[in-house]
Amino acid sequence: MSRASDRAYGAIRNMILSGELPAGAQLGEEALAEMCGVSRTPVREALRRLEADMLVGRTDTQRTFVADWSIDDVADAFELRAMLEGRAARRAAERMTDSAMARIRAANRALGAAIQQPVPDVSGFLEGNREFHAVILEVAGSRRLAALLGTLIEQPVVLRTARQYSREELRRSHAEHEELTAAFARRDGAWAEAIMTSHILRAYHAYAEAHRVRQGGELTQEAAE
Amino acid sequence: MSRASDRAYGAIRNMILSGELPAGAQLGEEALAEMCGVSRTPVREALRRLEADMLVGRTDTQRTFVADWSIDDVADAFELRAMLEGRAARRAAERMTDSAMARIRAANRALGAAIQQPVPDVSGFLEGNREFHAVILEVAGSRRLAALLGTLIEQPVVLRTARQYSREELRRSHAEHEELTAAFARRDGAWAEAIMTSHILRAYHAYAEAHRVRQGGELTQEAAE
DNA sequence: GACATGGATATTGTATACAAATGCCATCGG
DNA sequence: CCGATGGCATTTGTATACAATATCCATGTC
Repeated sequence: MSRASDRAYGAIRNMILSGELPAGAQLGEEALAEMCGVSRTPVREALRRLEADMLVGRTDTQRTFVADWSIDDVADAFELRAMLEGRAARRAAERMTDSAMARIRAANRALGAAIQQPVPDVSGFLEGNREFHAVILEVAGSRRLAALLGTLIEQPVVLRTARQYSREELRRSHAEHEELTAAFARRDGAWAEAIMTSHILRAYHAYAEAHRVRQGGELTQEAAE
Repeated sequence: MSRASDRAYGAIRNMILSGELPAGAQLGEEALAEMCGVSRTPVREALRRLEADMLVGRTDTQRTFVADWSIDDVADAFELRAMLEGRAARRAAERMTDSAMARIRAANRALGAAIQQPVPDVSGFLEGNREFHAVILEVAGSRRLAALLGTLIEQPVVLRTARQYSREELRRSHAEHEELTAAFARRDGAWAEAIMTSHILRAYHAYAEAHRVRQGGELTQEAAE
């Protein structure tokens, strides 16, 4: 993260994810350059990367703005993620190694400990969850699958989902990971795929439900906490 | 394609796809800039896009080179494409409109005419094939699915596959499109998905077979004709 | 008053100069 | 002869100036 373009990428990304830059906001290169303390050149590069991530969009005349996510876009992203992570789980089960099993078990143990604190340790949960899914993706051994999923896993909506989880939902997540672990231990690809697909889709519906109740319509970029 | 960065992107891409720039070749920004008749700035932008397409790679120290595709990479790309195009076909079947049906039928009619020439009109085939798949992707109505597939459809390997098709294989492709059309006409998503997945995987095996026989091992970047 | 037109203003695109880093090679010491 | 080291050449990263283009607002015309 020492190159200026990386700093710009991270800074702009955080401003989008935190809602500091609201959906639809115009992203002037010069303004961003000043905010990040770099020149326009690395900012342009950062914007191109964010465009590939679909976090920013472009008008027909090359003006950049923060992408806004309709309900349908969110559903779309989750459905694709369910399919791709399902595939990753299948491949991972077929190629599972003992050392990866150990890492998966450790990640879910950490995740389980985090949610059993008196006050659930959400960032501990997120870290364990991240590691769990990362190991699966690594074992799946498909560079392309990893690349495609990369653009789907840390979207604004996905990041906020876990923070809205109730303790019960966190436990449910942990239990599903346990079941996935069992499928991996048995090298059962079909089972692993089915659980993973269901795991992601359940997260989607938990998110959708929470937002339907809260604001029943357009999604906004309110803060996560 | 009038902006310099677009010209650079297209030019470099063509050089890679044609094999003029062989796999593993170093891509110096200055050299490319001279070839394309532009400055380094648009070249850098083009290289970043090609990197996202996975047509070029990067060393740990930011040096760019033409990506080389192992047998496994090719299999990986085809498998993902089979899954994603299958999903697109399912969604398209569920959302099919009459006007899209007409376009799909027209595209396959054109494709059929092209392969029945005394000498098969390969570029006519490719154009009909492209339109056929493009309409399906459009009807599927998932921006993300379209974006993900965009990075998979015009890889070097995929482009060359059709040129190696025998007339029999071209007919087979046409027939599979006919069957897909029937599935769309009946709005049968599961059927459409199954045919499409099979359609892509058959193309993969046709390609793999041809190359196993020819050189049985590493893939090279020989010319397409 | 609505709409077209023109030019001022803002924004993006490209080229270039310079800074930082990487890689290469020759030289030196063992 | 092998390996380490230092410096030169090459390559990439960043800043900035300028060019091209789009946006916006004011003005004028119907």
